[in-house]
Amino acid sequence: MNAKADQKDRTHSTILESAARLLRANGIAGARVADVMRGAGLTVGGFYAHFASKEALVDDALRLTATRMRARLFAGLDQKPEQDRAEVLLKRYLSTAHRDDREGGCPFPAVIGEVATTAPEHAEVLAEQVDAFAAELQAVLPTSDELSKRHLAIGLFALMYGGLGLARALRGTDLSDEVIKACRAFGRFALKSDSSTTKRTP
Amino acid sequence: MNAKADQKDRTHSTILESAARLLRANGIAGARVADVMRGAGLTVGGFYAHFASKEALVDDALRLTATRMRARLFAGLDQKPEQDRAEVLLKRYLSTAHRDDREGGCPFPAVIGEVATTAPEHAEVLAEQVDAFAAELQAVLPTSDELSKRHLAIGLFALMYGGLGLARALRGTDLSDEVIKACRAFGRFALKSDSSTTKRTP
DNA sequence: TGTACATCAGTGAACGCGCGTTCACTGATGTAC
DNA sequence: TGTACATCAGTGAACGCGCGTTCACTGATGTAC
Repeated sequence: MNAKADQKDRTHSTILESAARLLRANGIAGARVADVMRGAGLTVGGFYAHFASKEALVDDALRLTATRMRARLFAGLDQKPEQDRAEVLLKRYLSTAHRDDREGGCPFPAVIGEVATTAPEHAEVLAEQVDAFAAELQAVLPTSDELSKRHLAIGLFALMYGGLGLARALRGTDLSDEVIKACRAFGRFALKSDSSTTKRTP
Repeated sequence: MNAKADQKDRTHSTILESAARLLRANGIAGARVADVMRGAGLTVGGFYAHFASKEALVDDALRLTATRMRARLFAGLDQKPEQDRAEVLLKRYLSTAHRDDREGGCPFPAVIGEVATTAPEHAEVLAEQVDAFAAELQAVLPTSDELSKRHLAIGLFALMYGGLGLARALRGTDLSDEVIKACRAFGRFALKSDSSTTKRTP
């Protein structure tokens, strides 16, 4: 029974990895079950031995890629001087390489629009992952004021995913590169301002 | 021939308005031709007497709503003091009312993700409309430095559409309201920083 | 130990449904004489 | 002026296709004696 179960676990992972790739590249609707299975070297019919539904698959894939992305993005960051951290994040996230690697990049730009319009059933998982991202970001930012730190973290997240998503949508046009640069600069402005003023009540 | 042609023009507009509503509420794939026609009080079959394809309809609807949104958002802005303008924009755009009115609001959050993933055929129109938005924004911002003004405009756009889209995707969760507030604050940070670091004309 | 049976991961075809698009038709409006 | 014909916006059913899901089947692996 062991070899069989192990094999099944491995297949499950393969399917999930395939889904993670297609989800990030093509969004929720664009990650079709038949394509996911083909990407895993399997045929459609076997899918439901591994996942209860496409919805469950998308939830799992979103959790997986968001978690991995966080790990990669924040890796080694606490060893850098506090003032440089946000700058490093901006550079890591808002790059043309990241823009061009949809399949291997951040899942949020591919997913947020769809959750807002046609896939509200994933709002819960999305909230959980955005919250985790913001918390990690918050923990790593300078500034003593906790409220403005929270605002900075969430605002920075919106700017980053928004900028990357926009640059991806505009790929092929002149604006695309400019969006990357501009959003980086904008992020720097915001962070500079905060660390110089600090005390603020909205 | 006149009454007939006039009637057709009116019908054409009705269809376009219906499409504009559904496009903003449900995105490109979610704005189905049959639903658009039903929303206009008509049946599916008549659609192709008015538009060459769904693609053409989406392009027209996107142009229409983006243009209108710009007009509404920037209305009367040049009569306010330079320093307040960005603040006013942030308040107008990043509000819970705007979040909750998908059908009547900004089309960008509903569309950008899809253009990036599954609908690159609309990239051209999108670029044209984003450019128009950024240009208008740029013209209205303070600061003498043209490069940072351009960066501010584009960055602010990414923050605004990104924040609104995120708040919409998270509607129903605690994070949604927080995203609105945080992105407003973040925008203020960025604008304050810029106007303090660049040389002000005394 | 070998032999007979049970399990179950994965196959491939089919199902039901919804989408964009097409098309024969209709009836009201417009034109010609 | 009225009458016969032409036009064409809009109808409603059908077409082809792709999607998520189901299901009878197969063959390799595991269990019982």
